[in-house]
Amino acid sequence: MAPRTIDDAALTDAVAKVFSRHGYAGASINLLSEATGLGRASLYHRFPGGKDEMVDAIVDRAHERYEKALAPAFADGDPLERAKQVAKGIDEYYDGGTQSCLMVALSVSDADNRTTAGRCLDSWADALSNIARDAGMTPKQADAAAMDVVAAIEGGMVIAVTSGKTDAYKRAIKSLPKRLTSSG
Amino acid sequence: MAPRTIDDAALTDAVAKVFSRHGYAGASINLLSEATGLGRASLYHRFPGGKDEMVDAIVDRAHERYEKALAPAFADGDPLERAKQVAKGIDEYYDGGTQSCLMVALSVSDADNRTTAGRCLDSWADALSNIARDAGMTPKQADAAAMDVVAAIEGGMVIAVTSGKTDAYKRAIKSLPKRLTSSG
DNA sequence: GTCTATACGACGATAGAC
DNA sequence: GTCTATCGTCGTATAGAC
Repeated sequence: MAPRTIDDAALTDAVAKVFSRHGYAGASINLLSEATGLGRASLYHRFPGGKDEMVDAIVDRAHERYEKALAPAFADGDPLERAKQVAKGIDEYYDGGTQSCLMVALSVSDADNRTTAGRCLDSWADALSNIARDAGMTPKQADAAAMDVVAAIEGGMVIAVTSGKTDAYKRAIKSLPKRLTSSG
Repeated sequence: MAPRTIDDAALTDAVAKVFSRHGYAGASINLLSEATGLGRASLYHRFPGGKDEMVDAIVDRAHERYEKALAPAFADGDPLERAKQVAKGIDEYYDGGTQSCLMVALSVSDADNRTTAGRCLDSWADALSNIARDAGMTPKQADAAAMDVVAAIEGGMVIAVTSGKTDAYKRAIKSLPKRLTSSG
């Protein structure tokens, strides 16, 4: 009857923002209701499984976007150019470091959510490592460089969220191509 | 009458561990009671202000430890040597990256806790920047290098908590002296 | 599909006995 | 100083009207 006042994508994004900022425990149904414009009961209609199902939907959507942003990592062509494309995609996904990171938020939660975040960060690092290997690094070097880049970006976002300074995040994004393509 | 079953320092540390792992909202009085071995009411006797006062005590103690670990940054002597001492102190504080970071946990919370964490990370970066300036960097370079080091360590801990891999954290600690003392 | 109303448990916090 | 018992609130989740 009543028209769907907010489509699935926008709903999931709005929910994701609340979880990212307040964490799993801090994301109360009231907050989610305010953020989405939906009544509490309507939220349960869209996510019958409650908060757990919301997290599943959020993570699925995040994974989808990660894959899109990281696609150049598995393409052919110049590693440096692919790294630049990936950096651009990641920066767009994180909106210039102004958003809280969902993975960080899930890391401050129970074991299930932590391992979920771990898998996301792992697949992210895997993609970056692929570029680094194509650039001539040994698998070991590539994995290390990729993980360090992920850490720099995640840490940059922690700083951005707490102090408002996005410098570290921006430098992490900007230095990504060089760090993945130059050994040492 | 009844002897104090847990002293202030141990109590604050136990409480800090719960807040670090579960975040502010996730740190329920029940969890804190289990972790400390104190009844719920006893917790309120020790922290009459409830969870807010616990966070204050935790942050105070963290600040105290930070200052101790960062003291070499403001001492005299060879910058590289001081950087190594600081790296050792930070690594000991974070127990080799096996612990969740309180600052990350506070970053996934309300505005007050976020800014508190921001101030801690800022003063940390300030101390590291002092070493970098002594090593010959311009203030701007030094601030950037220091903030990047903080980001690398914080990000390394996020990865460690989510995936169990402490490599990135360990590399961040190990590379700290070099990153603060060599321009580039 | 969204709403109002409500059940019910968990949570933060307090009172008072020991 | 710690405990048991309890209050009020807020949380998640559901039922039923529209």
